[in-house]
Amino acid sequence: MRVTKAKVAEHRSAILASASRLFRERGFNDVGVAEIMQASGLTHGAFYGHFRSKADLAGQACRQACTEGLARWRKATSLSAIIDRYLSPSHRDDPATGCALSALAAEAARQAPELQKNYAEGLSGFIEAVEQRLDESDPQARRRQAIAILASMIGALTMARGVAAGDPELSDAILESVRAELDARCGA
Amino acid sequence: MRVTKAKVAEHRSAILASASRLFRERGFNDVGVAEIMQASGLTHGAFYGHFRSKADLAGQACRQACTEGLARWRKATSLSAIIDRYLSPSHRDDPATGCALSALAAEAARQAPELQKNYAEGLSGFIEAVEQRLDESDPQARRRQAIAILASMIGALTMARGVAAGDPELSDAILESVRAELDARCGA
DNA sequence: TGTACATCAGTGAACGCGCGTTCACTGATGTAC
DNA sequence: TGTACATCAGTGAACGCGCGTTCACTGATGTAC
Repeated sequence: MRVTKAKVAEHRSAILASASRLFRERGFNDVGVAEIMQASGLTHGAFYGHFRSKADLAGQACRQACTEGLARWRKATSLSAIIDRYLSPSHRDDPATGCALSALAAEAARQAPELQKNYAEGLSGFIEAVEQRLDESDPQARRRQAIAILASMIGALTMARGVAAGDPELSDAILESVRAELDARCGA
Repeated sequence: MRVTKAKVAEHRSAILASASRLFRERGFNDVGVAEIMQASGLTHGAFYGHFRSKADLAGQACRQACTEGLARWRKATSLSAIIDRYLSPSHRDDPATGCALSALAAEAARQAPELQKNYAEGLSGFIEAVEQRLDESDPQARRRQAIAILASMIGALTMARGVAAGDPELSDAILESVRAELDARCGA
């Protein structure tokens, strides 16, 4: 049954939002087209009216998740506020609405070129967002610092999530250690 | 056709080695039992004589990959030698024989409890290996530093691999930046 | 503004395919004499 | 040491299942008059 042009746009957004959430939560491989469509209130057959393929959707979902996350970073009051939230247990325990960079990194390396480009652009954006909050005046050193801070954050979150089920205490210790270490390094 | 007891043990090792390599290279989901068996010189039917299930194999392959990597770390001459190798382009480009912690982190969070326990134990081992090479005398501070260093390494490798195809220059810059930053922090 | 019809978003059955797993069978190994 | 037979590791066909994708159909929307 045909549907309003406005509804079509709504449906497309809903699919992108569901995909962005589900992919971050369980990865590209473990989430099917049918599940994404069901989560969007549609049936699987309608999918190919909105996207060329699952890989096409994955590419766009990656881009959207990065853009969304970046917008939240830009609204934050300080770098240490960003870091504290990033390395919190609640972020660790809720990948679905969290940072796409760490949730999708490993899989991104094996996806279609379009997604890889979007992932790289997303990462560049996050690096710039950190850079803009650093005091360092030398541009090269500032970029180096920004990359190093982001690496610590992503590494800590990745490790903390990896051991969350197998060793919860270690998982908490990882978040706290890196948070302490970064706070000391970045000041404020 | 029946086979020597020694051959049985050889086959089991071959399966574990192939699995450990293939899982690191492409993840648990994208590698099938049949492919692992073929890489081991056997047919898929023989698999269930060696392992209870694919999940069982994954758990043991994870443990083995961690143990192997840890052995190499223990043989290294210094922490900075470990770091330099970890953050080298060749390690980035060859996940199959590289660190299991970063290759499997994201997926480990969604695997069976047995694998998660093995992953957590592996990570603990790596933390201890770093700890033993630090000067810091206070045990709490030493552990915190070791975790922070490992987080930087894993985060950098994860990011570098994620953007390797989409932005090779950025990928190199990530490795170099974090290497420089860690060398400065750890000294020689 | 009201009517008649072409358009097309969504539905749900169906497709081919590859997956993890099972099983009857084969034939070399290991053992009992 | 040599023979006869039970054991069992490996083979390859077969299984049920869920996946991504296609397609004939439906019926509300949007448009031409």
